[in-house]
Amino acid sequence: MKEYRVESVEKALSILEAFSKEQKSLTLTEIAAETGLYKSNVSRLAASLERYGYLKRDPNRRFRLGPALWRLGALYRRSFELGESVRPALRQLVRDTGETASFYVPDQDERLCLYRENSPDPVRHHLEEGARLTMQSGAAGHVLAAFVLGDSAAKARLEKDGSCISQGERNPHIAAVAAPVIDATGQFYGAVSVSGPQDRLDTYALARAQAAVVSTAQSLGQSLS
Amino acid sequence: MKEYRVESVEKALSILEAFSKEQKSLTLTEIAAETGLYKSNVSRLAASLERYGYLKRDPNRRFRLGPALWRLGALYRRSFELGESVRPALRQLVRDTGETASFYVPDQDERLCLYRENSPDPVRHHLEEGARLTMQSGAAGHVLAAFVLGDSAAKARLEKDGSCISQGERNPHIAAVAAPVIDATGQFYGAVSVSGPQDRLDTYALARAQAAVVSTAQSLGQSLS
DNA sequence: TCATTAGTTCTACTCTGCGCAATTCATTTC
DNA sequence: GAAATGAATTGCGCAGAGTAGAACTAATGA
Repeated sequence: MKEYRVESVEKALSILEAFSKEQKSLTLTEIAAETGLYKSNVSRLAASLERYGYLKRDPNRRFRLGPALWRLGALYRRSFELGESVRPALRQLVRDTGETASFYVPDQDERLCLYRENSPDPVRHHLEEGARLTMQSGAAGHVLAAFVLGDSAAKARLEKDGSCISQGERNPHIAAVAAPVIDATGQFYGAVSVSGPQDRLDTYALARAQAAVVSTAQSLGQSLS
Repeated sequence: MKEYRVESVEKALSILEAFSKEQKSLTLTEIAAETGLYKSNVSRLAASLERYGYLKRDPNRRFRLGPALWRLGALYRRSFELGESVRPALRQLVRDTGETASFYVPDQDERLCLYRENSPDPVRHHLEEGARLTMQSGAAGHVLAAFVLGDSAAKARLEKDGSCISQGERNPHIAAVAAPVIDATGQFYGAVSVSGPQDRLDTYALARAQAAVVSTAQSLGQSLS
């Protein structure tokens, strides 16, 4: 089978990818530079994206992402049947542990924070929903790596105690513990994690949190199908 | 100038549009039927969308929207610099009026609920963020129509008292009042609205809410450069 | 005023993307 | 366990969509 793709579509999508937290609006030339496409080409592709509401141009002709993305994004999130139950489950975890609870899903070879309930504590691990992090580090990263990349070290860890932990991996002051959400058929959905400052989440607190995370992840998985 | 567009890109985007609240997952054939494209064509376009995380296929080969949409959607929402202030402003409106407060933006020729804070009251106007409604009706609809479609009746109304109201238009039991958010340069962003059951939001309560909505919308507009 | 940079429009050539048929794969039915 | 039904993938040749690149125009500002 010849590996199939539609070039112009991928070019168009790469235009969207050019936007980021740091670059919320871009000029035509910036997009061209970022994507390596010709300006004329970007212009035409962008016209179509704009037509469908994926891009919009503000008064000074700069490009921004468009509302269609938010609409479909919201739809995506709801298409997770677990959506309804994830948020309350995370809130319960926050209550139980006092730390921040998150739910991550794989996005390409990275991980995406789909839901997040922050700790009430002013000193906390703060991160926004929609943020994308690597799969190479962090407790949730390991869990995803086990399922998506087949990381065997992580797999072994999950086999052993149902969760992965990280202490100061991604960020030297953060500790976390994460467990996979899997339904009855073995289908993998994502990872639940609890994270907080390392000096508060010491070995003992981490163990307590671990139990909570594992049981939350399990019951989420069972609530599916 | 020849009206410019890239056909295959628009076809790809129309695949994404085929998904909806009711149709959160689709088979190849369903997509083909929905969009009017050939199955082979959909298959190739979808391959590229999938590659970039805009679609994914679950184990039984059905298509679903992908995580990239949520990521970019979240980015879009944050690219509104007012994002930070909208949510608290809406919450304050809920406290002041006891009813549900929302923020709508134009999305093509419709309106999109970008932020929503629900009334604490069990009997309330409930709607999800990401929902798309017509611009033809509802208080917020009128406000958007005034700016985007140039609806002159609505314009006159805004001229006169800075807001639009609706009583039982879109839904026979709902009343609402909405006002536009405009920055110092006259740039239009969207509409703030308060809505609730008509028997609670009587003429008097609506007038009170009106004042709150107008002033909230104004201060949001001013918080922008 | 001229220089610079950003964006748009035009055109000719190439190779992508398309329609459609044929094939494979998966289910269901008898 | 064949046969039949339906869904998805693959192959192929042609048309014309999409691209590169240049030329042109508009905006900025020294």
